Amino acid sequence: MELDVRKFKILEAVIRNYLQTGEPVGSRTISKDSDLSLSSATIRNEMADLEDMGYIIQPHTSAGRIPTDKGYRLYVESILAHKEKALSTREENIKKREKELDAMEKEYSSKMDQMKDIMEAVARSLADDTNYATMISSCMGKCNRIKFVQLSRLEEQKLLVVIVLEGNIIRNKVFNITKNITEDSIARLNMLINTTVTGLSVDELERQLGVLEAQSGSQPMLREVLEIIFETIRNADDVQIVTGGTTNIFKYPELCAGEIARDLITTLEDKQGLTSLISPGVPEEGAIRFYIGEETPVKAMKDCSVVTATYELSDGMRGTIGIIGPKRMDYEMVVETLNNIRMRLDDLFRKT
Amino acid sequence: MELDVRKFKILEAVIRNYLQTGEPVGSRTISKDSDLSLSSATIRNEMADLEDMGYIIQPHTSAGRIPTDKGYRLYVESILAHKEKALSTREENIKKREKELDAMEKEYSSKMDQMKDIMEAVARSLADDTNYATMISSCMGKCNRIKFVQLSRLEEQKLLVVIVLEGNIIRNKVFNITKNITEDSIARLNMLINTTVTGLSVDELERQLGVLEAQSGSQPMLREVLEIIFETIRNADDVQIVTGGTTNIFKYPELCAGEIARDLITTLEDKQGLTSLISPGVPEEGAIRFYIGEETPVKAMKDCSVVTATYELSDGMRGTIGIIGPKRMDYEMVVETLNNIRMRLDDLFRKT
DNA sequence: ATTAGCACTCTATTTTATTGAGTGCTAACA
DNA sequence: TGTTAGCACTCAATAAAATAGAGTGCTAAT
Repeated sequence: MELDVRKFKILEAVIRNYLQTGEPVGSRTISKDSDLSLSSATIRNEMADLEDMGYIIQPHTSAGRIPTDKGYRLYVESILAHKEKALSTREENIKKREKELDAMEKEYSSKMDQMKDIMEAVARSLADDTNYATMISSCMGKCNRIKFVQLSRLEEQKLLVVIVLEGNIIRNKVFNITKNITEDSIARLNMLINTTVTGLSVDELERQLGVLEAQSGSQPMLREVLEIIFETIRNADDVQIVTGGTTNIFKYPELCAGEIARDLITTLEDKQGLTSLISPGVPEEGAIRFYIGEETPVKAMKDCSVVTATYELSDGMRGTIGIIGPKRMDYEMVVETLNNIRMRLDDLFRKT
Repeated sequence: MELDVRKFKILEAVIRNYLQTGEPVGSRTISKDSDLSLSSATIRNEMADLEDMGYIIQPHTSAGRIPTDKGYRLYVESILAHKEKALSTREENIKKREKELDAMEKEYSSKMDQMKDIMEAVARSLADDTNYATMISSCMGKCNRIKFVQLSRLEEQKLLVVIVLEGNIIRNKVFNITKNITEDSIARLNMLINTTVTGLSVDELERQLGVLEAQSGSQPMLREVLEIIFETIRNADDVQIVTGGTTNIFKYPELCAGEIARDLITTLEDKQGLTSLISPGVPEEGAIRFYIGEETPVKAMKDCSVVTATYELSDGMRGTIGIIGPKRMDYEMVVETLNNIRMRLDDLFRKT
């Protein structure tokens, strides 16, 4: 059978109506609400065809139709196709977002040491805007470079190591020393470290570790400090995931039924199961991905749609930002919001 | 009417039974399960009395009895009274916890810069152990003292300020400068700052701010740096609250009914509404508090019990750790666990 | 003071009836 | 040939009625 223009229009009408109401859509509704001026009987015939083709389905005989995953996908792809034209229709929306991000930027710079806090703030604000649950993965990529290291004495037996990575990610660590060490030694250590490790990535550092140790016979502390730096970078490279607005799930009755909400929220709180959503293969720039229903790699989300976008820092470091909502989510709005925030995030991280 | 020993024993039996089953307890059950060897009829008479006294209640005529808030409170207080005797009955439990905390300690020292991470780890582990939801407030007390400040150049136009507070709480901040500054000036600034602000609290710093500024005519940067330090301390003083195991709520059917779970989890995710649970007045050392049902200051928890304990750092800084569960929570276990973790937390923070 | 026995109450569960939205199909129509 | 009106049919959702059983309160006997 052929999916002609009229059929597509009807499908579109069904989906749009269902997005709003969440209730199965009947032929009469379409007949009245759409601008096709066709009787309900005709719509009925067409809908039967659409059902045969697998785009819509009846929850039971004598109910209206609801979109299938396949139907949603067609719809989503048509949106994406039409997107270029109407790219910035919602000016006021964008302005609003810019304001928010400006505010966020301020806060960001005021506690730059807490990368996680920023992620949480973004996740939260995004959730508030969209009314869906959100997740953000921290930037990963095993190519963090060391920018600066500072060693200071904190107490008689304690040293503080401050390590700054490319992108101004800062880590601290307090570290106990057994034998006494003079201020002078500390200064020399500082010098030595900064001349040798600055600009190195983990890989490079790992490779050079042997060499460095060999030439450090006179500096007994060096080995331990390097060990710490090493571990720190590895830690910074760990992918962290934060979530926001998980309780927005409760706003959608179809997700509250049975165990669904419970499983979803548990999964979101757990964060473990979300890794499959981030970095799925292709690093295509600016790619927005849709997982509709059963398409999702996370089984707790089989009744949801998930939309993810990638934000990118210099050097191939990238993170994922995702929105989790009911299948009948407002895809247009989500795509727009996501595009928007992604661009702004790129700026935010790159410029500092 | 008099609450004699027998009545109390029956009340205790009812409560214990209800804690386990969550179902109303009938007279026959008590008659069989308790060691009182009384017929169900006798128990019935006594239970009617207990109901008159307000310790138990029937959900409806012809149902068993369930404890009222008043009943729970009596029970909880009797537990507390008997606690001293049997303080460390559950050796194996304590040992397990010590192991866990040792592991945590390791992690703790490995990313000491992320106070929040530790809190989250503790909250989570506590939730896993108890099967209830947990919350921890960070340590507060407007008496953080500055221990050490380090200023370093990061880029041509960027300085890094590292501030270490009493208790080795570390904050970083990157800060843009407009005019160039020589390495020499930075070194002098470092010296000046460390000699003047070390050991000061916010209050003291605030008082001395004017004086310092007056004598800093020659150091144009000083003012900005001090401003940053100031703000940083204020920020560190902010009470943070983290929660863990919020989804444990789902394990108790009586909390899943209707909107209860929804409201609870929303409140826990929000963290805003939890402030009323922390630091409620009396700073009595080691106090464990019970909020049973309607007693709670958080309205979303009116169907829960909340147990809180205080952990203490040097200098009157203290935080709260709380457990949120159904009214029929295992109070004995919670008290024990809480006592245990509180002591260990005191150590954990004090020693570093 | 304790207990056995019985009538009574009230929830929870199952069963049955009722309603109404929406379909599929047929026959008439342009 | 495509469109439409009309009608019988299906099925979920709601309401109403019937049933079962757990547990009580009270009375009378021990």
